[in-house]
Amino acid sequence: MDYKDLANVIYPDAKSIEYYEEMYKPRNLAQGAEVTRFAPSPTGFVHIGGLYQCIINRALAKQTGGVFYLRIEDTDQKRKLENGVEQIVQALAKFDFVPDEGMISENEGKGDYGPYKQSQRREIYHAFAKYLIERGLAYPCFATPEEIEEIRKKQEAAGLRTGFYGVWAKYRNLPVDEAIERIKNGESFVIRLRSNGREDRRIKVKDAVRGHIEFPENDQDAVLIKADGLPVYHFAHVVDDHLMHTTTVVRGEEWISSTPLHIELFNDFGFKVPKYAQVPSILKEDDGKKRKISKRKDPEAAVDYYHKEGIPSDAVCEYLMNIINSSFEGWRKGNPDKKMTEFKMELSKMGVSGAVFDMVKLLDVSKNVIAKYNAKQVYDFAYTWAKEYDEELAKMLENEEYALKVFGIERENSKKPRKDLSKWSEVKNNIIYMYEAPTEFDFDKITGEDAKKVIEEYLKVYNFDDDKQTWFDKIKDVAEKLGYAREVKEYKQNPDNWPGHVGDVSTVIRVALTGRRNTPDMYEIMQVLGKEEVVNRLSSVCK
RNA sequence: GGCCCCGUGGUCAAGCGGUUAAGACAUCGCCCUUUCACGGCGGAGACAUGGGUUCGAUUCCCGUCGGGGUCACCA
Repeated sequence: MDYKDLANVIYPDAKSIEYYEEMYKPRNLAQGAEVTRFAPSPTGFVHIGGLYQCIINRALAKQTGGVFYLRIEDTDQKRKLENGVEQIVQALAKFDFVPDEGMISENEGKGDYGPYKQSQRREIYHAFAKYLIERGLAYPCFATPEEIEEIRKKQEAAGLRTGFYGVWAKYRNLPVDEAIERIKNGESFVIRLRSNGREDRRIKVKDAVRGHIEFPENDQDAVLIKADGLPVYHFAHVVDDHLMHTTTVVRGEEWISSTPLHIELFNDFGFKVPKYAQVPSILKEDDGKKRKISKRKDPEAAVDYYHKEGIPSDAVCEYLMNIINSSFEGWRKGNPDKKMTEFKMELSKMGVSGAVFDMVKLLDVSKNVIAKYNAKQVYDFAYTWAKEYDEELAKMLENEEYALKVFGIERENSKKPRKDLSKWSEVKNNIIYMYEAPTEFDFDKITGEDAKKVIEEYLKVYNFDDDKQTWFDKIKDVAEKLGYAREVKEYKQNPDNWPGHVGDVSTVIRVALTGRRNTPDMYEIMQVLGKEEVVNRLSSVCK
């Protein structure tokens, strides 16, 4: 009885790995084309850090004419959520991420390297595990949780490293005959790596973000296949990324410490080790300290949060790109109209220490993104958002023709568009006075009867058809007639000569019209409101 | 605790042996403007720390401190 017999007892029906090598031939891509992937668990939740990785993945693939695919890592039943894949696909789609290949819905995959759901790749993993067992590079381990606990305790008491390695790897040298017998008796077991690594030897790992990192070799007999027959992450990573021909593995920095294991596995199979880009996490400032942004504590950890808040997807992605390569900011300034995907991202220019997520900066980016939209785009985005999250706003926006005029104020005919909107959830408050006449008035400097007098006088001269210059001259006339300074400048030179100036007069009209002291250009507002509405609003103040 | 990563203004960050140590956001002031949002100009604000190496260290080396990750039949 030898390893081959053992392998056959464990996986009698497994195919040879050559079978799969034949089936998943190298991709027919140009030199230098990168194959990348996003590989979440089907929890239905996309973390902001996941989006961040997607941006990197997609940039890499796009820039090189490669492929970006979506693989689902569902080898842990506890992490599964009903419809989890679907939700991830949808969440990504909202950010304009449609992978070239991989899962496209809960159960559908697209591409020649599937299945793209790990739970459906069981026999593939078994074939590869069998290969290792045959060669004595892996073995069945029958340790019970109690046994493992006991080993750990002994190690701790002796001040040693914990884990299954060297002499502590209890079933590593179990005679093949005995192992076979135990298996035939139906004993539960896992498959462990028979590590040839040595802790006193060093291994150099190349990381595209950090450069070279040195570790002791892996000497742990890590679990490869769990008792339920499904692989553990480390094993699935090696098998899948090899078979799917991933060229660069973009993953979180929490994986750095397990790369020696992964490299050992790739070497055991004789496979080429992919490039690793282990990227820093996104942090959150909490109580003066920085910590990883957390799914449980921080709503902004979920990518859906931004959608709900009405922050444009483009803005979120651009903000994230700023963190990935800070040179993006300068590029964007020089190329305001290009698509973000035209920017050449470089892994080597990426920061290595995690960035604190800055909502204020995001909103600034967003403000600039929205400023580039025309009225129709703003309308479409706002309306779409409103239909999902703000019924009242949605109702307001039903009349598209009018809404377009409202959003066109200081935008459509202006080469310096307004920048007073950073998310769709601000729209309602931003334009409400264009839909409802104000009921409260705070005129600031000129009040009471004086204010009424201003309105009365203005009403006498107001003409909807005036051009802007004439329109403003008339306000100046009113100011002068009522004893206010015609020009702000002359008022400022001798403030004691007048009770106020044309700006104060304008404020009265503005407040009467909108209920606010701060608004966009008043001439445009009045043009959009229309003659009748303007007169109505103004005269109602005089009553 | 072992192993590993990281440490430039409040935040994101350029820098890669010699710089007045960029820029963006935030902040403050001024200007522009009938108000605001913009825009323009300017101010304040940083190389964690101690040793080396060097003619010279933010930059290279070591220690210290601080932060983070990882040590699962979770990913």
